[in-house]
Amino acid sequence: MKIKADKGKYYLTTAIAYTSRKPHIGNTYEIVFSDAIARFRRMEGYDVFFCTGTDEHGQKIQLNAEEQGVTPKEWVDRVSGEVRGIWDTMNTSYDYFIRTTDQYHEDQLRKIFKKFYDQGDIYKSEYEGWYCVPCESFFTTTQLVDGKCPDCGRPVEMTKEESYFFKMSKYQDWLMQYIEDHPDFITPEARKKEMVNNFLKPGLQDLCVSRTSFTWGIQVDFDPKHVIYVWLDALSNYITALGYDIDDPSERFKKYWPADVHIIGKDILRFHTIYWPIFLKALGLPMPKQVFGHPWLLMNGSKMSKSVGNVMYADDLVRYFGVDGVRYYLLREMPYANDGNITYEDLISRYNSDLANTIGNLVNRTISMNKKYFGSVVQAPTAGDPLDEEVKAQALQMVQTVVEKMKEYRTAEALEEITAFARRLNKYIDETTPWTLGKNLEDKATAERLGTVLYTLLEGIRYIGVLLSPFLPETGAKIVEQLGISEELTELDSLETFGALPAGMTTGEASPLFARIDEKKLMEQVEADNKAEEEAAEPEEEPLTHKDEITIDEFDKIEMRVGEVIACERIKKAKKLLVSQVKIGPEVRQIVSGIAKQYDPEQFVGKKVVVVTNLKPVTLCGYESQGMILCADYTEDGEDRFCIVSPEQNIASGGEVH
RNA sequence: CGCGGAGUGGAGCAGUUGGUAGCUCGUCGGGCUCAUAACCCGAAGGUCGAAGGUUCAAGUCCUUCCUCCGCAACCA
Repeated sequence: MKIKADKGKYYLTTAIAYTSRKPHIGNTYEIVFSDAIARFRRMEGYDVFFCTGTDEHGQKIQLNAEEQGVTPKEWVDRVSGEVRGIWDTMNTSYDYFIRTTDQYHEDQLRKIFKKFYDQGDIYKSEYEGWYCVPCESFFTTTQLVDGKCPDCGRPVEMTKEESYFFKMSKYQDWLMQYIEDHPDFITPEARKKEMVNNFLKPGLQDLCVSRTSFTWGIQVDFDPKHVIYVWLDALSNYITALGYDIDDPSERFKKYWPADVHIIGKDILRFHTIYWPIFLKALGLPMPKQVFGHPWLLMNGSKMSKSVGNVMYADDLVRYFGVDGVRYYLLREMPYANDGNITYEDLISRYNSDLANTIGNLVNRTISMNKKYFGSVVQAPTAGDPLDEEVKAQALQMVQTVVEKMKEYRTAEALEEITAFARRLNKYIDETTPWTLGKNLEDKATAERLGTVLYTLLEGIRYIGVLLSPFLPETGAKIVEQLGISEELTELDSLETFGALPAGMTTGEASPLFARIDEKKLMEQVEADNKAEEEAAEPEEEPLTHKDEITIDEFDKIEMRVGEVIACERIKKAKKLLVSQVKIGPEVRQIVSGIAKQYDPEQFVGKKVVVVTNLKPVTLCGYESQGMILCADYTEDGEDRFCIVSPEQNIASGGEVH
């Protein structure tokens, strides 16, 4: 049946979703995008294995669970279920859904960790473990600069925690070479440069791959105080999902590994293109063929976040636009490399113009005409009209182009190709004016011509239906149903020749594929729903997190005084830093502050500020900072902002604050 | 001077190796009636971020500058 079958295996994965909260539409983009690719590859005849899942360990999850008064396991069961629910709502065809709390995964991880340890890639660092608290990073003595953190220049502590480290540096040269030898390994190109220039060239630091500060993770069996670092845990899902086992890998693993593509967000490219290849190398496994870092979906130009209140969820959108409406938007509107922007306006506009007007209406009017003029019986076409030949050629060209575009995961351009062809068919209808032909059906030649026109349209629609189905499975199925065609006519192979649609068959009932959306009405609906939701959520203001309690004596150790900024300038090398001269009574101190984003040096001069005056001086970007200016954080228009803290009255500098 | 990307008609985007600036949406005018107030045709609208330069010819190459964005750094 499938001439093009036997193309070999194709393993693709999404990143596994972190179960700290319900995924929004931006997170959902990835699974829909991957699904379109998976379905397309299957249609092309690949033996596809499509894997997704949830990442369920880590401190954040432990904390979330504690706040909600449930066990971590209860928490992740709930969120993982939600994730899977959304994936299913979006009609995604994953073959396997892995959870990092799966017993199999955990068992394998312990074996992997042990193997790394045994072969010397992981070492335990007990004595030379310098920890920089703010950077949350460990360093060896040789890495320190003047005994301070090489990253920030601050003092480091000799940590009492012992930790396991992975010798990243050992594989650095190999990885550089590998990336150079495999130019397609990291896509898009711009992302590759970021990785190489920012991480590889400066040199890799050994990575701390265990934690003792929390317990919700995979325990290291030979050292139970330790829990395996979440990224080592999470990344390994790509092999454990296939049944990887160091001693005895499954048949499935042998068949599908290495992955053909890991589809991930650009924000986690670093883990997938640096750490993951190195872990694999250490395991002696082949590299994934490609890591594709997709851009982000922004909402009204900024990153979606709950506190900003610009979050869209897939299930809400599906209520308004249907599954395929949402899928279409995601696949059609996201640019290839830049971030995309999602708005209701665009969503409605795309839906109405492309889906309802162009494609939906085309199918509807064609099926209707075939019923009206020929009682739904498909007529045998006659050859020879150049107009028909043109349409035919364009149909065949479309198939080629769509296949080409999908090789590079360019779903937007593939879909554009399909809608362009639908527009061509709409034009064809105007060019051939079937309603005029229909008035003169007693004439044999006219009837034949009309039969041919409708045949060309129906066959063209079949092309659209088949090609559309990986992107919009429901719509593809509806088109197939309305055409009334058999299974084999839905195969990609059946698009090799224009004219596979058998004459004499009967088309189905016409029914609108997409109901047009009234923008005004929908927006009112959205607003009403949002309001209702806000009201319901109102009492649930995010609880504050508090630091550990301290005594008055401890607080008293901090000396704070009122100061006046008498001079201030930017630090060229740093984007956020201002260096100020602050008069505190008789003293003048130099203080560096990360406030350049919101305060200009000129306007900062003259301000009364509160300064922590007994903080140990440090050097930032070459400037010594002899204190800290107090600031208060807040959020406005979705932006995180802050302002300096000032005394309520314009008092002289030097006064102590307590 | 850390690395990289982007600035094209109202909006969103294409523009390979330099040779008359295109597409979708929107707007305006017209046509048609099979169809979901849909569909088809036409028009208006851009000195292609700015300034120089190379060239017979530059959105497309070079230089400088401006603005946005991502990564890194950084917030005492």
